[in-house]
Amino acid sequence: MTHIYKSDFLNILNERGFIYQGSDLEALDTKLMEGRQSAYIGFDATAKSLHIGNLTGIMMLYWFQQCGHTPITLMGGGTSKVGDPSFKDEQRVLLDDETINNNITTIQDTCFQQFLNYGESKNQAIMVNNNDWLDGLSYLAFLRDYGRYFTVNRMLSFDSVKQRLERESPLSLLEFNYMVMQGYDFLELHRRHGTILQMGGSDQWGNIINGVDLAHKSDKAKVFALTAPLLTTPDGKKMGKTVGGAVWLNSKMLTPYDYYQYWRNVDDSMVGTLLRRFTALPMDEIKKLEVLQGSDINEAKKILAFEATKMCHGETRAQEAQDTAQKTFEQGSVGEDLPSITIEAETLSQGVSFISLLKETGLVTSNGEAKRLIQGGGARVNDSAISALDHTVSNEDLTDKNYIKLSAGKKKHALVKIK
RNA sequence: GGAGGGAUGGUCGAGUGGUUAAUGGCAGCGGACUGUAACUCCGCCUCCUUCGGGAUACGUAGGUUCAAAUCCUACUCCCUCCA
Repeated sequence: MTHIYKSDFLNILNERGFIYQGSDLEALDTKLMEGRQSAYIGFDATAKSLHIGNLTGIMMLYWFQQCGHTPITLMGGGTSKVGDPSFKDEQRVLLDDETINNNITTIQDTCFQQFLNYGESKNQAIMVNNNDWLDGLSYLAFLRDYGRYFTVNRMLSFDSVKQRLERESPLSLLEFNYMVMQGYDFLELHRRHGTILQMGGSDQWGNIINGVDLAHKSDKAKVFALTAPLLTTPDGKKMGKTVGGAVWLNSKMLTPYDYYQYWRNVDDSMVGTLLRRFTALPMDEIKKLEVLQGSDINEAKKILAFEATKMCHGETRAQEAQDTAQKTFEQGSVGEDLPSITIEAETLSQGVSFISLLKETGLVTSNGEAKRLIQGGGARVNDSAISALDHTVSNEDLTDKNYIKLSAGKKKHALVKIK
């Protein structure tokens, strides 16, 4: 490990590429050496699951806990009622309390638990919901006590706001208050848990700094900000999009196999960065992997996919995903982990329309799409291309293992099994 | 409150009475190439269909017309300027 810092935490973050910007890193470094500290990151509560866009933050908390400190996951139950205006063109749809609370529970169970220990350790992770303190705030008292510490001049100078103004995209007062709320969160956590650090993506810098300033002005407290570089693909796109949309961490929304495949298919140039960021592999191993060139990079990608899936879904599921991928893509056989449907033997013996099977397996979503797929030459039964729109699948297509393999393109496969 | 401008398919953005299911870019999907990568090239890109067609679609609701995304009226939302 390179030792630029005194604390393990900052050293790990540094060599793994998590440090973009920090407020007074030296003082933070010193503080971390004084004993157990707590740090937090805020998460959105507007969906049922987090996605890999949130993974950077989760990993930062992961390492924080690994270094013996206390990570706090703050769910934006209150701020979800407002909506983060940062870099958004349009106002978000507002959600009701019930939906938000549901989301929070689901997210904790299916996303955070994998990475953080909320159990009985000394530095167990803490889950908080900022609705607990934001909801009861009195407008007048809040303005008087904390509003005085925020100048509009300064708030207008933040990039997130500036962009919105320059584009002449309306920014409501409600949204404008987001950064005030987020700043107040930090103060509140400092008071409740002695939290000294807020982390986040580099786009959160302004919001975080507001909290740092507020804690200082209001409580004379010294707290810190630390942001990580945002991940983008080489052509500048945001990471995390896949066939069906976002790459969710919840296995009910995206199977471990698909999760594995996402990592398996990342751009070559990202492999090193992703290994550092999203696996817990030792650095010397990563350094060996990231120098691989050409098709050897595939080996690194497999390890990346396996390790990343292991972090999120556990070793067993990761192994299953890897086996399936290997069988499907390398051995030309079939892995059990592929999505599958079952149909009655009798139905199959009478013959089933290929198009309707494609729809049932979820490989396509409409008849039209199925037809286009067939006409484009991308539809296959047991790996042989089908060109007839009215093709029928029957018993004769059953392989010796009693299933039929359907494919849409080279990467999407599904199995039809007999009930 | 007044004056003007705008709302088009996932997105950006053309189109101002008639082969317009709507040019083009981006995103997405399929194919070729490859390494389950990138680049490049080609095709596709509303839904249903007994493959003859049919049904929806250009903010919402009406109207004019043989015919409207395109004209008229009302409404909704947004932007700019004035008060």
